[in-house]
Amino acid sequence: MSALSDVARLAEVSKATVSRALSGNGYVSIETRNRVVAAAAAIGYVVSSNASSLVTGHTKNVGVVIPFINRWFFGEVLEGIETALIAAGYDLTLYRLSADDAARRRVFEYFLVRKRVDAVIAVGIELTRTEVDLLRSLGKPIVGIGGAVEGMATLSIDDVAAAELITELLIGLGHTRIMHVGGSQQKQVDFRVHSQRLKGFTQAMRSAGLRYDDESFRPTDISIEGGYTAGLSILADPRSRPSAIVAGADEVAIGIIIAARQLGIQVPAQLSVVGIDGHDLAPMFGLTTLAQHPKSQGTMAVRLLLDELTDLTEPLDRPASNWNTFPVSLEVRQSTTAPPLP
Amino acid sequence: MSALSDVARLAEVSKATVSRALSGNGYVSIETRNRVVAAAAAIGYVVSSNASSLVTGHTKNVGVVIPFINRWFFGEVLEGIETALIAAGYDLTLYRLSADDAARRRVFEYFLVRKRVDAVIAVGIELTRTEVDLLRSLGKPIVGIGGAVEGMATLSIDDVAAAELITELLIGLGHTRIMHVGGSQQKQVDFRVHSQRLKGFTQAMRSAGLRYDDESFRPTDISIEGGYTAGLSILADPRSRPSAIVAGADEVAIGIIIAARQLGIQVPAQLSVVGIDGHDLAPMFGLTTLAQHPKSQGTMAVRLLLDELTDLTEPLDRPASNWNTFPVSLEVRQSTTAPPLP
DNA sequence: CTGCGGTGTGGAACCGGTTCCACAATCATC
DNA sequence: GATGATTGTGGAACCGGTTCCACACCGCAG
Repeated sequence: MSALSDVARLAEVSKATVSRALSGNGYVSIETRNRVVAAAAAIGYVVSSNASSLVTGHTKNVGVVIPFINRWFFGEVLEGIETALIAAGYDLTLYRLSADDAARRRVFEYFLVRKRVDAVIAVGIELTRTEVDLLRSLGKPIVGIGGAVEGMATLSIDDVAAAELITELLIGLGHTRIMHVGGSQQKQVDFRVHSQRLKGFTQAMRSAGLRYDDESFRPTDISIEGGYTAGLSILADPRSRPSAIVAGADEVAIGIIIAARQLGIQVPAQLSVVGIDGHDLAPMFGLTTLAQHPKSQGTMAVRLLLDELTDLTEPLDRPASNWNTFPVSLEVRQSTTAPPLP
Repeated sequence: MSALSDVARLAEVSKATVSRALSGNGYVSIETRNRVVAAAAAIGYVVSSNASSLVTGHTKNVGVVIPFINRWFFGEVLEGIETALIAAGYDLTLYRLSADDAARRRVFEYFLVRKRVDAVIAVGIELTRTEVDLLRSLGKPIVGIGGAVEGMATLSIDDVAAAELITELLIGLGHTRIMHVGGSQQKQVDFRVHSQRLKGFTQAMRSAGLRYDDESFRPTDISIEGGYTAGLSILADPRSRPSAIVAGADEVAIGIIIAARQLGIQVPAQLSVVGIDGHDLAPMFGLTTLAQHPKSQGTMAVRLLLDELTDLTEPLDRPASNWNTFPVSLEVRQSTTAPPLP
């Protein structure tokens, strides 16, 4: 409704002075400023961010591309990002990216390009070289969480090490027949993370000289249902049953525990289960897990981005491909113990 | 980078013609249009939505305020909204609204007002009269999902009827000692829904002439953990144990089932449990529930909003406070049966 | 042949701010 | 007292589109 010129008229100053008074850039005497502020308040004036963006070139808005919303890790990250952005006075525009290629291109070539966002946070998505180049050519900083690609700053835990560590915990307890139930290695949006975890698992097994074959890995959906279904099928036959399972994510681990309980298999007496992530439900299920902290990953991503946005004096010719590894913490609970005697 | 005037120069026409050719408003000969489109493609031109919004007054952007992200119902709704908005060429700006009053005011008085959003969807939030008026005075349509207030269009299931129905199912099976474990009645962002469900429960109990007292309702967090904790405490004492529980949400019901299993209480032989929502995990736990379809509620909200946005010839003087009740479906599974013989 | 409605196009104003530049006043410095 | 730096303010250009208006051309009815 009310525009800057209305404020100017009311305060009896020029538009330029109003702009300076309200934005805090440039010289304005204290009395003038007060008069302007009062006038603005009187008519309920709020800057039009459109008009402002048009001339300044930045929008105070960050685009977030994310493949899932209703999955624990992603929801947590999103929450962390949202909180941090709002606190910094930024808006968050959300784009859920499915595996659908057409939709994905649309987001990149239509939505993200229209000078609407200052920067992009990509969560759990492996961006293509082209996508990154497109964004960079527009001068938009990108930071990734989880999946990544060279040419952009990335935050994530070291998934290989995480899986390795949690597997070693089982090995250390004396387990030898260990299975990995994790994310499908098919091309998926969040493919990378789970192939890394699989890699960590196999490395640990190989280092310990334990048998590892096709049967040792079972792909599944990353969800409680996925783990449950896989669990039922794996645990059905007592002879082929492993003594321990490394789940690719806590949801999967929880599903497996539920399946085990249902089949009357004691956890951990007959079956040890470990997960990765530090899911909210882990304590409730007594799940031993390697916890990460997705919320603070979100916060940190925002901080990185804002730094880059304000440091934009030197126009992003910097290394740019720095990989920040996030800390994890081992949370040992009641789902792990030494293997049953044969 | 490239602006409309660049396209104009390349295609050897005026800016006005480029605008018409690309937006499809006004007369442009087919040859000219082709030339313009080709020129635009050649230099990778994309309209600046800022500039465009500045003059047209609308932004093709919808603000969504929502209290939780990582809770099933809210995540689903958000997904539905996102999909529908993107499909319609709209952006979605996300504001998570905590109970924190200051933050809430900030969102309303600062973020939502800056001519950045064309409309607002409020999910599970009881907006105050002031908030609604503020938005309406700016000519921004609002639609609510779940919590609502007069003066705005709202979508939700009939929570009273839902709770009543599912309670009656238990009563019909012969249960008489029924408890309700549900959302706290303290002032919370999504308070309304759960007070409605409690009301439906009490109504059903009263209608059936069953005893209902303070002990019959147990407030809890709406989460699996919340249900689990409440479940452990309720089910601990065999003498005071109810024969059936109506959970205020499926998460809670699932938590209760897990608690029951852990205590060695057979569901449904010794304890029937029902929920409301139709959570993804309900089938896995054999949970009998009254299912709603949050994703399509999101979609529907978007449709309503877009209708209002395009019909804006008559500037929203219409009834405006229409309450659309959403369909639910009863999904009977294995968590319910007749009460055990005394 | 004149007049009129439908097409097609360009010029220019405008949306609502920000910022460069010019100018004035004040104050400290030499 | 002249010089120059600091502070305060207004005018005007500009960001990148959209749209009103004027004008030209066309075909067709009277």
